Amino acid sequence: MSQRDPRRRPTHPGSILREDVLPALAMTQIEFARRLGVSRLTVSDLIHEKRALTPEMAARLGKLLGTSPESWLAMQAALDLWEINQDPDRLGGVRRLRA
Amino acid sequence: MSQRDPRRRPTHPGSILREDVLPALAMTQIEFARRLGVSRLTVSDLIHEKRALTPEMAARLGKLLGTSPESWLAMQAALDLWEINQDPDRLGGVRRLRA
DNA sequence: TACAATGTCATTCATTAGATGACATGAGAT
DNA sequence: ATCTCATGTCATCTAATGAATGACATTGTA
Repeated sequence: MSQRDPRRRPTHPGSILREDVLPALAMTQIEFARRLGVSRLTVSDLIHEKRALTPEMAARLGKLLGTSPESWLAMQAALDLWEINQDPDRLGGVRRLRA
Repeated sequence: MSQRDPRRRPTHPGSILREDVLPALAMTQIEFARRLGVSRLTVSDLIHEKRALTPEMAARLGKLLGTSPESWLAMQAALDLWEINQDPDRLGGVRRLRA
């Protein structure tokens, strides 16, 4: 099984929207946003990876597209964790408890 | 396979800390907080389920306990999604696209 | 050319994790 | 009984951030 390279930045969920979902739908961002019940800026920021995909957006996408909200959130979570681990100082001196 | 009852509120990750982790460690909240590098209020709020478990906390818990941060975040995600679906108005009129 | 979609920016608002400080309570140890 | 420490809780403050709205420039297409 090929695991992911932990040094590679996980794909932002917005990348999927940009590269797969929107093209497949052949739908404008404006229309997409309308169907999702959010502003077009929200969609635009997402597909340009300027925002995190929130649980609420995951739920909206799930409803609209029939996809699992969990998978969207899992992508976001992977990215969040990667970002955190990029900065070693961030977790300060948290050290593993001895078993 | 017994799937979870979608009507049952998913367990808050803080519940695991309260019922399993902290008792097993036999450690005070204060000490636990110190090791995590957060304030004791952060720990207290978490185990009383008054706060969401953030990606950063998941990373801290993962480092300290040697557990997977993803599993902590998955618990939180399940709870977030459940909360959202409790209120039907929340997602407004998002309707499934015809396939 | 005219219009629609898009990228982008500024502003504003609401929510929320987190820190700090304070105070009351309760359980143990002396 | 008293002292001490852990804990629950509350108030206040801050920083971050998702989201909305409005405006404007650009681009591509009918």
